[in-house]
Amino acid sequence: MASTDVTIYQVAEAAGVSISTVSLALNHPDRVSPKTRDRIIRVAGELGYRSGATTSERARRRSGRIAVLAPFSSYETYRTRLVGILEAFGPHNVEVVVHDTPSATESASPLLETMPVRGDVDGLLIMGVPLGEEGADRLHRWGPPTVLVDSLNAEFTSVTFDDEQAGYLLATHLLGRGHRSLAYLHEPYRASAYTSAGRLRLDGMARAIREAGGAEPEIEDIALAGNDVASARAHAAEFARRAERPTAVIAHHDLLAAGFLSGLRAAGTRTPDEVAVAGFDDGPLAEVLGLTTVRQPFAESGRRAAELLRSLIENPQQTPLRTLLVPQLITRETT
Amino acid sequence: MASTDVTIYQVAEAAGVSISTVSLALNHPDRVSPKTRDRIIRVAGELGYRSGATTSERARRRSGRIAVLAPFSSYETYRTRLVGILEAFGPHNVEVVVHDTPSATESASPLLETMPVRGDVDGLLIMGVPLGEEGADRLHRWGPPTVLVDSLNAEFTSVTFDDEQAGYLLATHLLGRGHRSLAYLHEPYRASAYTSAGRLRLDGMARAIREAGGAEPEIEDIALAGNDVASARAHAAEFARRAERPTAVIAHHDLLAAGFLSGLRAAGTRTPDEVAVAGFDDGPLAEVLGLTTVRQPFAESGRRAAELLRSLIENPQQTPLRTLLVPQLITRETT
DNA sequence: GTGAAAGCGCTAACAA
DNA sequence: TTGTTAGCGCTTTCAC
Repeated sequence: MASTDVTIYQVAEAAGVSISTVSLALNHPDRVSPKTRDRIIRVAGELGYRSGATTSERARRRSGRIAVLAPFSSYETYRTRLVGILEAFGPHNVEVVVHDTPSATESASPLLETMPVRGDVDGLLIMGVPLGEEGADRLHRWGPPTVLVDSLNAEFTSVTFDDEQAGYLLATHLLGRGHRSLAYLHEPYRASAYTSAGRLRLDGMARAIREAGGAEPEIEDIALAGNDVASARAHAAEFARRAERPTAVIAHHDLLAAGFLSGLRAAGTRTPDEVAVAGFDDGPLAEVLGLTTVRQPFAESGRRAAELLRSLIENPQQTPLRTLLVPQLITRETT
Repeated sequence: MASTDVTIYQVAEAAGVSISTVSLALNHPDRVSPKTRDRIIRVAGELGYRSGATTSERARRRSGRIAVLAPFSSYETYRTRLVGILEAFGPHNVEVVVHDTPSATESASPLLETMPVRGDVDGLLIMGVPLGEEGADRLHRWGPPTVLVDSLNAEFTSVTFDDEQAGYLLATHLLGRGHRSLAYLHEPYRASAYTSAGRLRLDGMARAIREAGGAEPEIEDIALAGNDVASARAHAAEFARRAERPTAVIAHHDLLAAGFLSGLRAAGTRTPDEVAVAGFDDGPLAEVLGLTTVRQPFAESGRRAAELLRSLIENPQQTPLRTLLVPQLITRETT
């Protein structure tokens, strides 16, 4: 049962005017005499009238609503970005509808072919989900203005993080500390597809090694059993027992770094003396643990994307724009 | 510009049928011959038709949409609960609209008097925001089915956490460890109002002390300068220097406990030997730090609330129901 | 300044 | 099985 029980008809009747006057009083207050308007407003208040936007949207040709698609359940970071989005749209009286998606690593094919998003939104924000060829096409032809976060497509405006540079920064830092063999720790890739961020970071690290005059870039790739603290900790125990091992471990995000760190500690391996550990994100976890990491401006990326979308909604004809967020190295005690 | 440019009229024309057949094919596929249906679906696809729910809602008398109100930007826990909500509603094809609210401690008066929520939702989920007298009244009279999370009201179905019992459990544990003087560490209360959870926990702790035959319940109340790691850490430094001090510190949530912990460590004060530290929530932070804490089933509380709301939407006449989530003590190394 | 009336796109009786 | 048609609640011309 939609809760819009009170209609303008009822308000009109109670106020002794016609429905159009009520509508006018509500939408174009200046076109109604102050006296009538005040009476209508008062009556509407008493009756508990609340514009069932549902219907108004039709005439207005705008829903005042955007949809956000992201793997919210899989990654906390997308929830953090959501905050930035809410901050950007809230004040403008735009509703934000959230849709959870399976994460890219969990879903086999470039998904989004079948979007569960209703048509009645003014804009779309797609985060952390690669756009398939066909999906991009459909979206481009029939979709509302759309902004991509964490994925790229020539047809769409996007906000991404400079992962290559982030990897470069971190590796450069570690090389400077004398490390020569690195490892990259990450969640399991279920789909062969999309590993973009990790790939780019590895590229950046390789670049750092080359620039440092290192011979063959030597970066061990470690896929964990799961994307959580426990998996990282478990692997650390194993890692600690190895005779030969990298001297620095870079985790795909702070949580994994934290788990690895605690696993090392449990095994009696010292940080950073024996093994250096770094992460990505710079959340509270990193701050508390003294973890060297690369800061990602999550809330800001959300806000930025939201603002781009707002502008795109105002003027849908804009050419696609790519925004690249600059990484910031945060050096602490673990490296 | 709403993106619903293609109407069923166009689809109908292109498919050579009437609009009602299109509507039927889309909503009650079984009532249309497979052949016609397939053709319609295909044409609709080609044209890029997407049901502008906007209009359908009217006839259906349901919007297929609920709104969630919570201090998302202030507390991560509400974002976590959102995941549970999405899980509960997603499969049922219900849109979830999120609204950020100032947190209860930041807003002077019991807010919610002026809800920014549109009328066209089938249900409302209000988390972490106390319902003012008047607000409850309005909501009850004119609002959609509503479920409260983390706050109570006789008129509404609610899901809350048993904070009193949580405090009791934690204090009992600490008393058992020989502690006699406790401190409760929390964010600053900006508003004199709503401190409910903290108050209840203190009550529970006091009960534990009384039951243990302790004389006067002795719990020091510490209000930090901010609700973050840095504030907790800063206070820990001060705390470490005190001549007389409680031997156990209970933080309002893990983040504060973590900050306090790291502050103590920096000051050379050992845990748990000199000072025991415990938190609330049991997020990854607690797991990594080995923090004793009380687990709060966040995602589940969201899911539970969502399910109650679903049922309430189906049958709005149900009498209000109170669900109390049971706390679970997680004992680790910091106590 | 206000009212009458024509849609907005769609669903659901009801007819055919 | 399919088409016709009366609304759903509201906005917006266009008269008055």
